[in-house]
Amino acid sequence: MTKFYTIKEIAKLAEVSTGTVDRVLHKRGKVSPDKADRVEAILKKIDYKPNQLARSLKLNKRYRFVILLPDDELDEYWKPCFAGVEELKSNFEANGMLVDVLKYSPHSPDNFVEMAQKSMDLSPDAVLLGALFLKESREYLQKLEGKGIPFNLINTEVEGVNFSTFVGQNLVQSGRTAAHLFDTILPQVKSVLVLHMEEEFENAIHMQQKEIGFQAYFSERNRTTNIQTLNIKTSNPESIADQINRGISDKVDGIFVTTSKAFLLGENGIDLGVPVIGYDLLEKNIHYLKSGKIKFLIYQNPRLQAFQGLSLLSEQVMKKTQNPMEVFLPIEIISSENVSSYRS
Amino acid sequence: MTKFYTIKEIAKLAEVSTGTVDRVLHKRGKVSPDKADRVEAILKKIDYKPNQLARSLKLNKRYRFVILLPDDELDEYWKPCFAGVEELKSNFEANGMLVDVLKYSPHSPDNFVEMAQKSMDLSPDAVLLGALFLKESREYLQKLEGKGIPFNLINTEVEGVNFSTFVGQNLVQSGRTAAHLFDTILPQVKSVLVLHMEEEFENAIHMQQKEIGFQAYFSERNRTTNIQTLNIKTSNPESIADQINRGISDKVDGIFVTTSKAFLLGENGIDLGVPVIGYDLLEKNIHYLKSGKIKFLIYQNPRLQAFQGLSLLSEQVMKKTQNPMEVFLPIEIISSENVSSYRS
DNA sequence: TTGTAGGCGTTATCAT
DNA sequence: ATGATAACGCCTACAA
Repeated sequence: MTKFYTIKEIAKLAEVSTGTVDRVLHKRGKVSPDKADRVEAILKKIDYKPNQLARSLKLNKRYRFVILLPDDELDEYWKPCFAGVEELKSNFEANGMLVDVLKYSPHSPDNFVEMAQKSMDLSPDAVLLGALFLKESREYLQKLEGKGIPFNLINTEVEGVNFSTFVGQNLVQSGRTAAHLFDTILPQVKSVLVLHMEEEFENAIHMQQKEIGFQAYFSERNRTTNIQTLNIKTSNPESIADQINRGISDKVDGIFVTTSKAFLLGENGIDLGVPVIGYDLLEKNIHYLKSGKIKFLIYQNPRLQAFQGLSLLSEQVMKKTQNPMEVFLPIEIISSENVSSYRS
Repeated sequence: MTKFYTIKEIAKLAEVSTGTVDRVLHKRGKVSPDKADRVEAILKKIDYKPNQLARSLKLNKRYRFVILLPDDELDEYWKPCFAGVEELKSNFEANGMLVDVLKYSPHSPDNFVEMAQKSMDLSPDAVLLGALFLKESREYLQKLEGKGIPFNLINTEVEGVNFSTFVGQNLVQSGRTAAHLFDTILPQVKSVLVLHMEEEFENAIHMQQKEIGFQAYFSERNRTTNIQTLNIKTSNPESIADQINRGISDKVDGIFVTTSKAFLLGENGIDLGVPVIGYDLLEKNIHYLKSGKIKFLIYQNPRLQAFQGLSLLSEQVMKKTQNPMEVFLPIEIISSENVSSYRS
């Protein structure tokens, strides 16, 4: 039955005024040693904890958080992120914080720069960023850093910026996970095809890291597994089927698609009759997962990324503990049977 | 640049007093129609949201949440739950709420009753319960219900109580997921062994639901899969190996352990050379997962259960929205390669 | 029906 | 160096 002491009560106990107690609490000085001691003693004894409500009410500082993410209308992948943000938003606002959500076109660096500027205009206390364009993002983040505005990155790390916190997946490890899945579902893994399928290869680093993990899994086991790698540019006028047929030299036992574009195989009628493992719970991917064309999807849980990213950010801002770190989220394995338990 | 209006400002805008605004806000009546309209109009226009800080400060109600869970020292499974609670606790306390964590022995209904009583003595505003003993839990919950104290159940549902919210897994679906995994990793599934291994069978309903899903998966596909079921009481003096050998009549292609006790197979040197699928990230399970004796574990994410359960509970209490519901968490598939990404 | 004033616990200014 | 006091925004008892 914890009793909550107030400053007034402490003042009475110590036979001083509330002002003096306050000065002791905040180490503002200007208080005689004997009174200071009296107050300190009481504080220690009762383990005083200030009433945060009254505190924030008085200070009346409204922290403003700006969320800057790619438009989910233009890239479905980001939709759950906004869900995660919304989930926290009302809670934040109930505690007197402001949350502004900004979207930029995933196809236009210019638009990103524009929205980044807009975010600066809001003079935020903290920023949550889902970066796509590395150069432009870096410039933006350095500007934030210059102003001492803390930020968190989700989904994609940006090299060359300090004091950032990252929330996302360990991509190398997710590549290993895919490799192990093939190793488990196939009687023998003689030859696998790694498919990097993307509109543009700006974000190639993602795919590379996944491939590194994938390769490492087999090489650590001294397997003679033949791993063919193929870059498919989906914006290429040559049909995807042609690109693949031209590209593969060998019969393959499985296909590892390192992007969220695994559904393109099914959509283009490409069926080598071997298991496919891909990424992300896009509608179309889920469709082919259920029909069996895709065996497993690895889920990067964008919703959780946003949720965690924002939670962490608020902690950093409130406690002024600028402790940069990396938070790696679970690598979630999705099959046709557990997919329903993952709400987007 | 959202502007935050105060009651005072609204009063000025509507040319009434703050008292009148308050009466409109809380629908206390005793306000003339024309003034009411003026105020309502403004409220709607500016989308007024009361400052929760000031509100709770004035009301000075400290909501007390009691968490009642099995002792994690005695059952490792619950450890992550406490982690989930701790994660939220400081946040809650910063907002003027109280969180009391109570533990009971998972082996003693009497101790549960005792701790349940203790929880009542704290006169909580809401309770988060991880139930084990159904009869005793039901009695406790009915007592809470009688007092109008809202509660949430995590992990285990308790039949016969109303207005509860449940956060946990869809066990039937998790059984289906296990079935599908076997179907994916085995060239053909002729015969599987379903192993219910537990100290006591008080919580048998868990295992049954998992088995139902498991069976359904195969029967829906008109498979002739032979599914043998075996109840192994680990507290039985007869060795587990003996119980199994005596129990199985057929060669099996896989073993589905419906409890968190899959590690007992490895620990007792039982290796039929077929894939094993079990539940929960206990240390020992992880050990055998990494060594390959266990192929997959299904994770019930106790940490998330507690976290979600407590979050929901606070929402219900704060908003007085008693909306009972079931929240089903993801059925997480864990392999030796993605296990490291799941922090306990 | 309407308005006023006091106070929740903390902070910070202003006299003393 | 110290203490009194006025806010922060909301609620409510009481006065008008």
